[in-house]
Amino acid sequence: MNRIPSLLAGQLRSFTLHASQKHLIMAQRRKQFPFDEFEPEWQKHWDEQKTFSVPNPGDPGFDASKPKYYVLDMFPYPSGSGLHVGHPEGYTATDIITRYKRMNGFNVLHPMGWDAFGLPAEQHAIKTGEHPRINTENNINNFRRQLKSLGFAYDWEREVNTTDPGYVKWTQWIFLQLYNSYFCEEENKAKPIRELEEKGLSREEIDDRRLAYVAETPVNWSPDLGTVLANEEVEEWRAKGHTVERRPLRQWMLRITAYAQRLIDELEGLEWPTGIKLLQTNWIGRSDGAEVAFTIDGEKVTVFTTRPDTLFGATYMVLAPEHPLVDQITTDEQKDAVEDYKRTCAGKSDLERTELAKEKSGVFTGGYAINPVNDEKIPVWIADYVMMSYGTGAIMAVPAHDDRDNEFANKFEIPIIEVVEAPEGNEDACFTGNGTAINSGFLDGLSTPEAKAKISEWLQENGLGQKTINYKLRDWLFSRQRYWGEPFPIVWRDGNHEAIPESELPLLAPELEDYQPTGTPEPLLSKATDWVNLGDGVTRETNTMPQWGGSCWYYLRYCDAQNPDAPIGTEAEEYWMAKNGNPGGVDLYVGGTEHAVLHLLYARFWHKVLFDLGHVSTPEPFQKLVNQGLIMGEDGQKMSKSRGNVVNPDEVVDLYGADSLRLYEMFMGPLEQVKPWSMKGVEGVFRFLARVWRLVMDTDQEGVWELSEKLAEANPTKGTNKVVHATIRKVGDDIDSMSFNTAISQMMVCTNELTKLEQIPVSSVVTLLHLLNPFAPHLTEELNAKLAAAFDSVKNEDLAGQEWPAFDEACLIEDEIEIVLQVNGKVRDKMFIANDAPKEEVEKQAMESERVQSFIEGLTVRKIIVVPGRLVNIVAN
RNA sequence: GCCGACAUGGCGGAAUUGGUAGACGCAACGGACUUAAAAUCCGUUGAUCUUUUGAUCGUGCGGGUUCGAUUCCCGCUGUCGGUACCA
Repeated sequence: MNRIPSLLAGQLRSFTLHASQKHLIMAQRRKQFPFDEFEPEWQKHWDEQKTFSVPNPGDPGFDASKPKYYVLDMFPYPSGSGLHVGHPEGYTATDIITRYKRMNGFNVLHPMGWDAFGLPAEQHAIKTGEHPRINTENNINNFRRQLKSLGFAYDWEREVNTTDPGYVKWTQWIFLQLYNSYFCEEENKAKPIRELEEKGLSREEIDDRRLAYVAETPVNWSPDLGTVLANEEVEEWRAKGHTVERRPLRQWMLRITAYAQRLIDELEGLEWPTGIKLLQTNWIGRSDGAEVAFTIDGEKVTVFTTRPDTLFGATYMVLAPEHPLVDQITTDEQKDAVEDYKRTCAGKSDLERTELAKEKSGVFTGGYAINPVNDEKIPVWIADYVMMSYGTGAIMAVPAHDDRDNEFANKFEIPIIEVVEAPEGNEDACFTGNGTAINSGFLDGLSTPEAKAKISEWLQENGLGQKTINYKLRDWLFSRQRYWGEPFPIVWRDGNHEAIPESELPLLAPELEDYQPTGTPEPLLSKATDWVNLGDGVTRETNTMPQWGGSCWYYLRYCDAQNPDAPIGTEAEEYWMAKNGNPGGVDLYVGGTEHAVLHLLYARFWHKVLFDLGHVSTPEPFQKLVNQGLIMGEDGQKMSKSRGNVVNPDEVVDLYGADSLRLYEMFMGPLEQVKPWSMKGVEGVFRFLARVWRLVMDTDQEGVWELSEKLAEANPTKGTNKVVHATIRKVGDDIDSMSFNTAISQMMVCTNELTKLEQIPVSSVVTLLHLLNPFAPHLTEELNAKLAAAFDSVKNEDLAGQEWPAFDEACLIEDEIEIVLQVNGKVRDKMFIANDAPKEEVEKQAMESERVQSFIEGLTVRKIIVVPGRLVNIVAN
């Protein structure tokens, strides 16, 4: 028995509790307050009463007079290992906001769902031969149970599952919107493809402009995963040990590049962390430069450069090894070397090319190009540090002012000509910044920006080039060869693709006899020959969509989850996704940083297309974004099974209750910050909740809980009111700024004060319960119900439906305040003085302080600074 | 390499617009209650010096602005995250 404390500390850390030990601990916990009895009851109550269901406009019970607030969590992938403690971190934060906003008179939309397509379910199917739906559903049931055991205020009637036929239907429908649209450059928006048909464009011309199009491109193919991957995904799967290689394949692409500029510009009005905005901006990677035409054997070759001002310093040219001109310009003497080099490059993926980037490599083609500014003949090389997929696949190399060119020129002994003079004091071997043009003919003496402008003008006038903008962002590779994803609503007829009629949606994948990968890039669905072949040579598209498809628009579906006629009804969309003066529809979106680029960029892209086509009313999906920080293991390392430092939320709920888990995760530190788990910390907040419990409840001689005799329907004293009202103010402010940790510490202060009282005013306790309710809903509802049963002054109604307490400024004003007395900036004394004492009086009293006197003795007072209500600083020397 | 964030007691972390550094919690120590323990309650706890009153130092390091800097500016160091030949 007496080994309990060490047993607690030790066993909880490793999480291999024997049933008997757990029972022992449970017995101890129960003594403090019976969370295990009342928590499930309140969860059942909320479920049965549908406490947190919110009606849509037009539904019975909808209150149009209330403003809306849409709080969104990043929905989880329901993995087999269940909830991780990282999930409840963000989910508790949004839950607090939800409950708080409800109490402040908002209609709050706070839904949950499942991002349920995905590779693990398919791999399970490969192993067992069982349809992935079965495993997916089991996992979802487990996740739902876990979330409900934490008492989250979700509107479960709006639950969404991306694999439901009723959801797949609309994901496919949105794909068809993309398929049937093109990007109009003049109006900078998507428009229906019909317009192009009306203009009489040919089929090929139209297909070339669709937002969803087919292209034969080099893709990232993973043989062991049996699928291709988006550029953005490659790194992740490689890190997990899968091989990814480059090979050309016919694939569906989404024209996200058309939106590159809007995706940058329209970040502006969003309340997102600046880091995330920057990440997206960098990912899109706009760079402003110029295209310049060089000539090789009378043939024009265009290069892209951001530094046209250094044109006079170009001493060689580099083409990407895949550049179409390479064969043409290669001389006979160089042919073998060039062919050789091309072959080595072709075998490497983009990634390998960059990974092995330590040392520059390249081969001279034997050809020469003419520099248009000075008619100099410069050698043309091929090198893998130039990518065919960016810019024009050709560069002018200025080794004096570009690090890469510099390294290359040094290695191959190519001349280096300085054309920009660095500002004084700069000692860089290769100066890449802004300076003054030299050795540059008509540009000499100009600053870099001036030189850029002048040369651009000159190039334009002479028909040799123009200003150009390039983006790093590539079109989005949208097809996968998996089974467990949305099939494309597309058929092939005579080598052309066409959409299937909307009436045939959803198009569901047929059951397969086995889910083994084909071992080739041939998609898994091609095994279902009956399904694929529609007769008359018409066949179905056998690729499926990536997991991102479903997660790109789930926040819209929540608004109108059951709608059979549209992805989202107009009225529901206009209410929940309303502008309210902001570009984004969802008021608050909380989730991890891992989605900073991919999901958030893809979702913004889809949303913009839907906006352009008139299906949604805001240009942006998410107004405010908050990233919760990672929760590390107790050892400060990332939680992982192999390290054995994973904390299972179920265990914590078992031992300390849902409220303790919720409260602890919020008390750990600022939401956005990375922080380590501490089981002792959980015990700390657990003790706090026990103290709140004991404010209301006490045990009689038999150890049975009964209402505390200290409670009284008495008026709180001034001191009690002060702390209670200070707490009302701070908790409200802190929830608004999402500083949950400090809100909790203030409630701890308040509880400690109330605990000290001989007679505890019921009204003060009830106020505290209101404030604590969003954080610890079970305990507070339970205590409130007990108080309501005993005292007439306590409203017999769920706290969840009550109003947030208002604070009274008058309670916070004090007659006397403490003033700090400093001499030369050092605190020497403190004094109490009337709140409204005039400055002169404060100064006078400060000078009368004996301690102050002793420190200024023998010195001349130069200055006295009085900060009202805070301090007096006497400057003397 | 580049971009970003961060740096405060033994630990997690507080600190309005520059104004008492260390709130709240953990851990530790002491006390009350108890046959004993647990639980609970009360107290101490940044460092150094001092018998006490108290003094000096202290927010990664070095400088600056200021009556006053954890907060603002300049220059470093370290940690974490992202990204990588994008011309």
